[in-house]
Amino acid sequence: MKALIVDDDLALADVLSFTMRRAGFEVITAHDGLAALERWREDSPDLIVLDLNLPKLDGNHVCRQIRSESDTPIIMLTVRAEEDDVVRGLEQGADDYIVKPFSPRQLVARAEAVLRRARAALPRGPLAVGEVTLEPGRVRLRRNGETEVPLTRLEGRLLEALMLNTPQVVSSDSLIDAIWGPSGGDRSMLKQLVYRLRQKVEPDPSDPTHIRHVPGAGYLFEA
Amino acid sequence: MKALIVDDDLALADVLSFTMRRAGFEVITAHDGLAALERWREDSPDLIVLDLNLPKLDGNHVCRQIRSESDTPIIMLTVRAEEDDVVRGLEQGADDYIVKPFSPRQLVARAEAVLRRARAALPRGPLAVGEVTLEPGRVRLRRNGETEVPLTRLEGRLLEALMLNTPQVVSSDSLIDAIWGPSGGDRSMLKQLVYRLRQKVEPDPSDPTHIRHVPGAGYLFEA
DNA sequence: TGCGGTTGTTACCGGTCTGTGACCGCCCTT
DNA sequence: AAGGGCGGTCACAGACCGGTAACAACCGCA
Repeated sequence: MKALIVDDDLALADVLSFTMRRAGFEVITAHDGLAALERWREDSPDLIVLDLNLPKLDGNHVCRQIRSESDTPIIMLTVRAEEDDVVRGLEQGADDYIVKPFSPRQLVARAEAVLRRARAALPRGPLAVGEVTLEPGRVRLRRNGETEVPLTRLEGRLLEALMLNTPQVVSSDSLIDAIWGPSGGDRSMLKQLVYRLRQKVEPDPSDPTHIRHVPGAGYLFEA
Repeated sequence: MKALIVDDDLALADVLSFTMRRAGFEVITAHDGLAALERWREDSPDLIVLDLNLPKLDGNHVCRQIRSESDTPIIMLTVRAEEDDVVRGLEQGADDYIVKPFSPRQLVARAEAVLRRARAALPRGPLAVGEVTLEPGRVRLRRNGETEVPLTRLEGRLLEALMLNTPQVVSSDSLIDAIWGPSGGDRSMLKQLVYRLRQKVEPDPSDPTHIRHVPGAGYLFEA
């Protein structure tokens, strides 16, 4: 399990590294935002501990950037307990946050919790079923010729959830959970999202062949 | 849907009960840890709302105990936003937590989300008995040749309830509970539903062989 | 600040599902 | 033999659901 620790306070970064290594993690460090992105791209860690205040590139920005390309779990570190920071952090896709000062035990506990949650989530990588190939952020469609369509974050999650279970029916509830997380979405949101995804993926959106509805059960993906 | 509410603050417990009843739950309450475990064992609720601070037996302890024996969804209530509490709670297997004070709407929303997750987690694979195979949203019938008939939500639940208990008789009341939930259906609705299901599943609906009626007892499914 | 893209909300339409009431016939009791 | 309870059958209307669409809210970015 590889963890990337990003903090410009060298002393603190050392403490964190030590703590995480003791907990069995392999640790990489970075001390500014740009380096963080670089390390992330090169070493593809399983978990990122990210300070909010960073030179060169702000923690929020780093978080957004990473989140736009992957779901690597991120734990934010913040000095202030300002509600606003926390809320914004979580909105940007951080999986958890810790307010300084904090105990090593707490960091480890959170790291493990976040990883547990992430593991429950879905494996990554290109996912091909029939003429449809899902890659992070877009689909490739092979019918006569080859098209590439960009997908939004939610559309991607929906398609992934469906393709991973093909050709089984996935219940609306499971889908809602997979896309918006617990206490997140509702049926009308799902309905709308399905509609939008079909517009992009179906040869004839008004007569869907890939994303089929099974009354009383849910949706399924078919080649 | 039965909810167990555990809080030693009687006034708050009342408010919670009222809220949950309004949302359609049947509510049981307990005011200390020991009583909570007892109520849980006897009434087997579908959901538990558990305060952290309890007399006699601490909320954490109750949570661990329950988790070691079952997967009943648990929502923790905590006064402080203390991170430690939350982390420990989740580590012990709570499914969600709410920090007091909170709005009734929020409690209901989380309760429903947690239940949805629990329901989605159940393995709902194909269920085969004799020449009849039940899949999400449809039945497959193997008599000379193979037919596939779509089922509605309620029809599916009825058939599932019957097939899961084959070849035992299931009482009308249990069926009503399984299909409409408590405080849901009545006999005439069940009667009607049986009729509709037979139309789809029986070779000769006017002389049922699979879905049989046992006077004074209920229905049973036979191959 | 305004822009474009993404997401949530609401409304509407058409089809299906389902609750309801009515009627029939059977069986059991009286 | 009459009557009542129960299950089976049927028709119907309102509820519900999914697909479609337009709009509002929001966010990151220029």
